Amino acid sequence: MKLTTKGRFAVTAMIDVALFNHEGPVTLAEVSARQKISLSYLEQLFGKLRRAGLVESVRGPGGGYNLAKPPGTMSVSDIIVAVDEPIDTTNCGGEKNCHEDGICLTHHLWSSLNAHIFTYLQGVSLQSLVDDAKVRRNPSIHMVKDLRKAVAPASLAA
Amino acid sequence: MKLTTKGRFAVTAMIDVALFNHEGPVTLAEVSARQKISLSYLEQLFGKLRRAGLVESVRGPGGGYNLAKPPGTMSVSDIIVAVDEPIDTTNCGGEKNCHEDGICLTHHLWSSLNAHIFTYLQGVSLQSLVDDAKVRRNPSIHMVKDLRKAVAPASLAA
DNA sequence: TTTCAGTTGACTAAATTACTCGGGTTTACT
DNA sequence: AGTAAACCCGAGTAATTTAGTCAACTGAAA
Repeated sequence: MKLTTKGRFAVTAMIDVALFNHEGPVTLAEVSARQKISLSYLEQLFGKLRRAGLVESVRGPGGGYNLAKPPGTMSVSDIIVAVDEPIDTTNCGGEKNCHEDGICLTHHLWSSLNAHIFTYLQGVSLQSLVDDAKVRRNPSIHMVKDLRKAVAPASLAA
Repeated sequence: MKLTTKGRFAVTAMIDVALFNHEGPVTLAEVSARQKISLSYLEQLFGKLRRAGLVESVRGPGGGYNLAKPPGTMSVSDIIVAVDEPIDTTNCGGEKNCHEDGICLTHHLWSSLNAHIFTYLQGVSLQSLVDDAKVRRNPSIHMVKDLRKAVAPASLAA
């Protein structure tokens, strides 16, 4: 699980699509304008998101992207995994031969942390982020405190 | 909280010092040889660790580094913060003006994740890593499963 | 007074990230 | 048919960050 701005852009863009996907597909040009992300970069990201099965594309005029499944069934970890090819923080590539006598001193620590981060992001659904964004547009609704919400089993299988 | 190999090297080196600090200071040359980390790089890292109050230096022949306090009172987060100047994952530098209309869509998510990671690493003491390393040298002792151990209040104040 | 070992800061090389660019292809509309 | 909207794709590049080097210095011990 790598955490870069690429993953952050992808999550932001997915929220945008979810927010504006009520009728018809959302074009990248719109997302680009609203979220201030370069169009070419978005194309790159959405290519990966599509191949990962998170969005569906509609080509030609009037086309754009739709969410491929309900936002309640997609987690942040799904999105990040889709765009950021995985890196493992354990410094030894999952191999256990990272140090001459057995595994390196910190192997357990980093793989444990990795799992921890992944689990956390897996517990945050796209839906919960969308809800949060809507609340902020309409501050009369009270603030959501904890982002973690139930995620449908489908995304946990990923 | 940035997570790079620099922080990982620092944690590894600190474990090494803790392991060999029973009698007299540990030289960087030893650490370098045992952990296969370049001496010059270690010098850089230990400069920061010293300034952060995690180790003490003894100059001259027979010198080296000692832990500045008991390993049970130092957490992994202390070490990483000392060497990796903090970066925040929120993409807007803590400012809340990251997007034209209020704060960016994912601000809450990343700051929440940040806190989560930090808390986790704060709960892992250097002592627990040292114990883990000793166990691995003597496999007759049964494996430690969960790295999280109690950390003395001192490090929580940091 | 030599030598060991830490101290410092500037510098460089390698790797990664964050993009851009230029050309495709598909489809709707006229 | 022709045009234009939109996605599609891979190569290339600029910027940043990371990882590591180098050289000169300071203090302490033998």
